[in-house]
Amino acid sequence: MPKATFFNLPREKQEHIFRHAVQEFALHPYEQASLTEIVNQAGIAKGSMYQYFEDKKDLYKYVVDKVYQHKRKFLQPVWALKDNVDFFEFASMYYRRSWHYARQHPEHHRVIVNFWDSRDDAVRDEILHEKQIRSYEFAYMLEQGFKSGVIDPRTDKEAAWFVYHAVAKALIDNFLAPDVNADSHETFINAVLSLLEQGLRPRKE
Amino acid sequence: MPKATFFNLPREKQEHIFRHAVQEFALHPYEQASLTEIVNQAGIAKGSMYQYFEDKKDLYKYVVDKVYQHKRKFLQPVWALKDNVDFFEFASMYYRRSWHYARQHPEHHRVIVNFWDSRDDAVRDEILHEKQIRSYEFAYMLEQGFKSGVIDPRTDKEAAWFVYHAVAKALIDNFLAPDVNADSHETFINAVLSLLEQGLRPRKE
DNA sequence: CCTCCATGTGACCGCCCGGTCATACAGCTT
DNA sequence: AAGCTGTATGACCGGGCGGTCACATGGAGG
Repeated sequence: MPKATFFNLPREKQEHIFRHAVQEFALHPYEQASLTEIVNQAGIAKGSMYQYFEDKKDLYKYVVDKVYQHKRKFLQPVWALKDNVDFFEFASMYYRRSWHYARQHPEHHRVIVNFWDSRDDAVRDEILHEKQIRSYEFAYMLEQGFKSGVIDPRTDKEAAWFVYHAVAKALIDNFLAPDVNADSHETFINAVLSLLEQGLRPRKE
Repeated sequence: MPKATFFNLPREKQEHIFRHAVQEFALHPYEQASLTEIVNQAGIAKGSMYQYFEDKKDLYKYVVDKVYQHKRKFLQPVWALKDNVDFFEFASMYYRRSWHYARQHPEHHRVIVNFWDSRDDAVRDEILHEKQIRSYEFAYMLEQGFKSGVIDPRTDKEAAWFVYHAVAKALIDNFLAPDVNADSHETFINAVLSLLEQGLRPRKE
């Protein structure tokens, strides 16, 4: 947690520091991100940074936390509809909204992607925490799908979770790939989700 | 490419160096792997390393190349059957065999995983190259699936490629996770592939 | 005007990194 | 014995890193 000094700062200065930290953690994963670079870009002394935060990890956790709060808020409208739509509609809305987030806030998006790819031991604990949250969220939607009958009851739940998680991560990693065509990307997301819904094997109906 | 000096070395010494390089690149991604650590562990002078290789990247490329050759050889029996089995059987055999590779050669496996997660610009070119190879291989199998009718002709090919690639990466990343139960993992792999084959939505048949 | 305390500073520390180079050595040729 | 060639060595270099610390600054309270 940041020190009291940081929260005493004018909001403007807090945000100034936050913005430059986001820039660096968007560009590099935690281990390769440079504190020196952040303070240079932000135009403050390195010593000041250590008046605000315990150490590099403290700053990093603060940044990741804030970015995740921001993204959750952005996805709120989708969650609000969770009881009015079926599993497949929900998934489609969820990923399309995530895609809009990535487009509108590419640096925040990159911070999150870097966070998930991190190998640092201390950071991995936080990742497991986030993974569990996702897991609960997804398990809830999946349960609704089973109850309402839109999902085949014979489905292996663990496998379903695994596949959706894998595809979600790949979709999200791919959002800012240089060859992604912005206009048609929603169509692509829907094609991917439709494949998961229908399967590859032809249906007799 | 390694310098001539390296290939003049007795095979035993070449392999000694290779083994310790694999260890380090299995433990850390390229950027964080330490040449100093490799030479210390291998018990040779740092200067010697630069008699054998141009620089760190040269060594890394050599290691990744050799590891990939090794894995390809291991997967050869699966490829040999590619015209005798359908797409779904092939996928199942392919991933189960990859799983065996990861169990038998965990360090080689980790080198490959680290390679795919690398962010270094120069390394990314090599990744794109490997990605294309995979892409061609997979496209071939997919085409066979379409021709023989086991895959729904309405399937979006790009989406199919994307999903299989995503799931493959997640499976492979997961092979050495601490909570993977070795005995039942083949069952799990099949459950995942079956989900891709059948889809989540119930079938009327 | 002086004190006090929160805030701000940047030179500096020890560490590790990839990479270099002058030098030594061993074996073969003459 | 001398010369040559390919191999081996580790002290050393410049640079970047996270983190520290003695000191400067400036506004509030007496």
